[in-house]
Amino acid sequence: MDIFLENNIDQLKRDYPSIHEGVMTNKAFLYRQGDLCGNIICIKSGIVKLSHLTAQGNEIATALLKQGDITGNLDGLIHPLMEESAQAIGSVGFYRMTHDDFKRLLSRHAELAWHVLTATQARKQQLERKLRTILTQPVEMRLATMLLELAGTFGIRCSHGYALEIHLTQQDVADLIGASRPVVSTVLNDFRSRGMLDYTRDQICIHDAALLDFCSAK
Amino acid sequence: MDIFLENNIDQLKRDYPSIHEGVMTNKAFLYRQGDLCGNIICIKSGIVKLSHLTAQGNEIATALLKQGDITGNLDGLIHPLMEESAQAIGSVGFYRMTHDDFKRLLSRHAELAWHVLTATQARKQQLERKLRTILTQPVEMRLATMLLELAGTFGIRCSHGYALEIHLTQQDVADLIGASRPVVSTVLNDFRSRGMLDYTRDQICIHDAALLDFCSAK
DNA sequence: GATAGAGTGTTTTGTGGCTAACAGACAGCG
DNA sequence: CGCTGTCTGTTAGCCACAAAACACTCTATC
Repeated sequence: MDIFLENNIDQLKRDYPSIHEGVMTNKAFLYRQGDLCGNIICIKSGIVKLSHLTAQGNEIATALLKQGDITGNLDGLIHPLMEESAQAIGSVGFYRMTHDDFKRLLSRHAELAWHVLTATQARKQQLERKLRTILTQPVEMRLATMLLELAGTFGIRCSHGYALEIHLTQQDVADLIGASRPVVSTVLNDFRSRGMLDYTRDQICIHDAALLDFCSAK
Repeated sequence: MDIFLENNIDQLKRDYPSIHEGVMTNKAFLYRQGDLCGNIICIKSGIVKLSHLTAQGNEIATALLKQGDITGNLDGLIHPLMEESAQAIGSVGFYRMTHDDFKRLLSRHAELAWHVLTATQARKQQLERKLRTILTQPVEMRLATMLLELAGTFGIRCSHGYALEIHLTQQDVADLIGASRPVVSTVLNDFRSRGMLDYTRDQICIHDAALLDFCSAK
């Protein structure tokens, strides 16, 4: 998706005047929960956190988006209020366009439309898997799974395994797996003492082999 | 979607030879978890339960599909193994076609493709809401919410409120909200004694106003 | 109309993980 | 260099809920 935009951006900007490129700095919001947002956003670079704040004050992280992912309001004017916030983690480059232009764009590019459909479908399946692990697995296992997933998506090979190039606090991780921060803290320490990973205040390094062993052992 | 198929079925069958119509009886499986399934299925009538069986033997109901909903394998040959089972509740009529024909169909009908996309998106958002309630709400509240949702989708107006025209066992309901059967049983009794609903072995009747009050009160 | 099977109602017991609360560690800033 | 705010580590108490187990009530079927 991002590649398609990138390769044809000049032409597209002429045909779909609402297309804009933009940049957000760390922690800035692309949109907030409750906002009236009529735009579709495609991420060009960086990482975006989608999260929802409940009435009781709990934050739930829905997903971490990366290059090529799409978010924003697909429903047009039917449900214009966003149910979640999109916040930049680090610096983020993105494309933005109105819902209407997006619809027109897809109607003229069937391949692109299909690609968007399968991407949405993939996100849906990922959500289903998440739901399952939350309902059936204890926090320990959920954390291990999530870390492996993160390693796959955002990890870069380092001496011991994968280093994550996102800065996530323990609270962020807890929100991602639907657990409380204290529990994440203790489990993380436990994993560290078992040599399954290592971390400092601003980096997590995952020993993927050991973590995989742990997952399949249980 | 189903309407589109219905109105053009003769022509479509000529253009996309894999299209078939079929009927399933109660409890029959459209496909099973682990099956290799290369088809897209669109429901013509009736209700289909999507559910996943975990390694520990817990069943989790992902969704209840109704007329016009689509399921099956969108990913083609990349992930051909189904992650969930689709089981008919009552009698179900459906259309079936290969993944490839479906892709070709959408590429030629942009409006249809858009419609499928928004439907998928809607299902995703519904999943997200479900995730949230599971993480933040106690079983009691989840049950109330689910019943209201069911009333909206499958209810038919009756003397007291909405009668559900699906036969769901307590186990089914428990699977839908990610709870254990005994708890559902007691909560259901509790609701009944408070006059928020009534039910027999094979029917649930929802007093929607009372249930709504309960939800917003807490 | 006896018997099996599926579904329901209820209790008991055990525990995972949340809440709250606090103390240490580190970073940034005036 | 101390102060403030953010992040981490740990503990204690508590409770919603799962698991297991059993009796009871329908329905179906032969």
